[in-house]
Amino acid sequence: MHRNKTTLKSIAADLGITHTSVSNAFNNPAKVSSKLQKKILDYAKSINYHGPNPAARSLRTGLCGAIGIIYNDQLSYAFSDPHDIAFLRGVATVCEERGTNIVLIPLKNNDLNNFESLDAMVDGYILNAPYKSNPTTQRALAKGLPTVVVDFDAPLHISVLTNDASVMREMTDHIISLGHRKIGIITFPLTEGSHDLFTLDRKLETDNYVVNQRMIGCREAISGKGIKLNSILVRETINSRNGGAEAARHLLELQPDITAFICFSDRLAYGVMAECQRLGLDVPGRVSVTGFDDLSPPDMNSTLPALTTIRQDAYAKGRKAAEALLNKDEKQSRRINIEATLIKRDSTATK
Amino acid sequence: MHRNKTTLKSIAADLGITHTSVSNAFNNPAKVSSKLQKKILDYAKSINYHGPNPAARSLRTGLCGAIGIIYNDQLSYAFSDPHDIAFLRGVATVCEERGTNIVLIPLKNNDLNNFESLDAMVDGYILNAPYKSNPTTQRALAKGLPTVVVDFDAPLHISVLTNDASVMREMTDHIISLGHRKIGIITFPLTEGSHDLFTLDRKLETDNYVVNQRMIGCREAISGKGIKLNSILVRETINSRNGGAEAARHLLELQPDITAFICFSDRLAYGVMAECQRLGLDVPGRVSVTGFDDLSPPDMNSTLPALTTIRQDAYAKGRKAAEALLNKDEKQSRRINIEATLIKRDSTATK
DNA sequence: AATGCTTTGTTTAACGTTAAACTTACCTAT
DNA sequence: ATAGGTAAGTTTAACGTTAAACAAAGCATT
Repeated sequence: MHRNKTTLKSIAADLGITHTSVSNAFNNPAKVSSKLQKKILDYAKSINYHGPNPAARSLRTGLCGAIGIIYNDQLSYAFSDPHDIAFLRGVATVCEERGTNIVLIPLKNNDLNNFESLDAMVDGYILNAPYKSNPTTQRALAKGLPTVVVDFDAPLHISVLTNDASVMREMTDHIISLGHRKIGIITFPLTEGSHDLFTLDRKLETDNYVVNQRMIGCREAISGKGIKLNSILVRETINSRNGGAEAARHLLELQPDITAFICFSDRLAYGVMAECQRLGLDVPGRVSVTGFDDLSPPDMNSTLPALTTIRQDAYAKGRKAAEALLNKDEKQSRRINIEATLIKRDSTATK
Repeated sequence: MHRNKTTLKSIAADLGITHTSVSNAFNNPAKVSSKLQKKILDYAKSINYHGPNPAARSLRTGLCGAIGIIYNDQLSYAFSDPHDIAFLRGVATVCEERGTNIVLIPLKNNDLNNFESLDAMVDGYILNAPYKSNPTTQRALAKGLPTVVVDFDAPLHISVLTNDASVMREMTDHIISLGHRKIGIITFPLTEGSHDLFTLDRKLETDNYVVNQRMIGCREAISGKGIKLNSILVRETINSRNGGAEAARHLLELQPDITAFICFSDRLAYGVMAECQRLGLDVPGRVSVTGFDDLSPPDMNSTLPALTTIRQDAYAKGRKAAEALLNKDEKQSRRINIEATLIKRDSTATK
């Protein structure tokens, strides 16, 4: 007994051997006779030693067996979003297979000198954080650790993406083919915190890849069909049911003859449908509504029609992201595509 | 430039000062003139230094600004359980307020020498792991770090508990007051992996506190009502819809005149109701069913009756657990109670 | 003008581990 | 019998940081 703290060194001293052998007993059994290893491990267990100190090991090896997940939103918000949860489940499944820990890194507000943040002990990051110019996002990218980005265009990194543009074109084609001409688009913010109103012809400057791609899809479908881009209103709002409801109300005030709402998330769409219901506008009789994500309805007793939407496999996204991050070999930047598909249900109908 | 790696030391060398001052510029501004601090931070930023290495800091200070969450189940399973997710949201909310990272620690299978596991860098644990004798649980407790246990009786630690016994007594009273005498109880395993059949008089040896308490509640309510404890069948099964369905089928084979199922989770209850429906037994006309947790129905188009169940506030549990762990002052072991309440709905009726 | 306090910065040591280079002993093959 | 190889263990140094003790200078108080 030399100190009150048990370490490799103290064990070695107790046993009259060198601490390296103790280390090897844990990490490098081949370098120690099995007899000695047993002796060491038995003794370690008997004095309630729990294995080499992770911080010290990490300092020495530069590795720590954990990956960090970064969101733009509050963590508590992520855990109310079925999409984010499914994503996390995908990540967790892979990490479980490999014995990797997952570090959830909350956004820190007390970022006094721009340095406090983001000091997690991780070997790499998964950025599920769609706003490119977000400071935390930027800082994570700047760190230079292996990083996989999701729904985010970062040419120098591995990115997991969905065919947002093409599937949104398909969705818009579906709406147009049903005869709709007066269409309102409801999206979450193009840049963090923005909530503007504009028309589809506007040149977009957004740092949200997903919004950008979906907007492109809409535009491609609409242009050339005899519909003017500048007649299509686009409303930004926060990604929630209330946001959707409010946006729908606003758009209907401006253009009472709108017959279809294309929403960039199911949450928004459910808000829109609820608002239409409240206003006495039948869905899909009077107004068609579409979503994105394919989540379950928020309310178990919902009387809303089944939502026409786009399914994206968030679980698969999580899996792919984690696999890409943990597979040593694939260092190169590359794009991993997870196919999203249009699902026609009962919230859309002919005009 | 001394090495290719940027460290406090290399910055100090570049600036011709001592590395302690650089450290102080980040952690201890009072110990450095504001002029020098600015100089250091500016320089650090200019060469893309991201703050002191967390592993080294952690090694030196013994702290790391993160807490670990341990489940008995697979993580991926936790992320499909609304109860666990709400719990996690509660934990995350608190951690967000305090800037603490959350480490999700998967159960490791490759536990070769009983030492590999559980080497996360954390300052404390939240054990959301109800089986006391689970090896990972034991190991976490043995580590001696600050630990909060949930749904788990550990007199030496802070525990977050629900009034399982009393609320279950209330539920059973409710069932009996409706006239039911032939009752089947369906529970998840008393010990990890067990799946027995027994009667309510059996002396229980379980290492799952929650099951134990709920069983006590049932027994208290039943005894003295002229119902023999050894006439009440208890069936263990895995906590899933299928488990519930299978258990119900089994119990009905043994006792076709059962008129009420008391289930220890909503998952089980939904499975039971579905099975009854399949067997042509009306719920609640022919059979009453009760749950525990108050989750939404699994299926959006469910034709099942609204479940009589017990609501427990998993979010509050998470909050309380995290607060108790992070509040320095409250070192003492103590019990934190989160009240659960009986919610009568449509799945129970008079016999 | 001497005393003591504060501010600012420095030196030194230690946190617990693992990688690399080194020693010794033992075994095998010629 | 000797060289060469392997096995088992040891010594040394380093990972990047922070805490503590220390030194020097500046300032106010008497």
